[in-house]
Amino acid sequence: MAGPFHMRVIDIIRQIPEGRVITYGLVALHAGNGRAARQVGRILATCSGKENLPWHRVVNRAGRISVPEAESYLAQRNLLHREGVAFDPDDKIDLAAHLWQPE
DNA sequence: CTCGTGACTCCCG
DNA sequence: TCGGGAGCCACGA
Repeated sequence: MAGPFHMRVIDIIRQIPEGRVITYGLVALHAGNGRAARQVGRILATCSGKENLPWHRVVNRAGRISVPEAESYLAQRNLLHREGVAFDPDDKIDLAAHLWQPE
């Protein structure tokens, strides 16, 4: 059910603190393959419901939500907003203020 | 083994 | 600032 990359991605996402976010590319980088950003999204698309994962704390490099499905998109924005993550008028997050990275 | 599939990024114009 | 095109690659079928 899960390769090593897959496990590390899950592991990293699980550590994202409340009110903070990380990008797909950085998750991929810390998981061992900086060029596998797309796979991170693909993994979440498959496993977001499981594991109690804070999947909503993962956004794209532009500081925007990448979820295609409208319902999930709004859910993600709500969850983040509830945690204190601010969105500008264009639904963009200030990464400089909220970005988190593993130690 | 090969192939299709992207919740991505980077690079240009 | 924005959109299209190309590169990338883990994973499942």
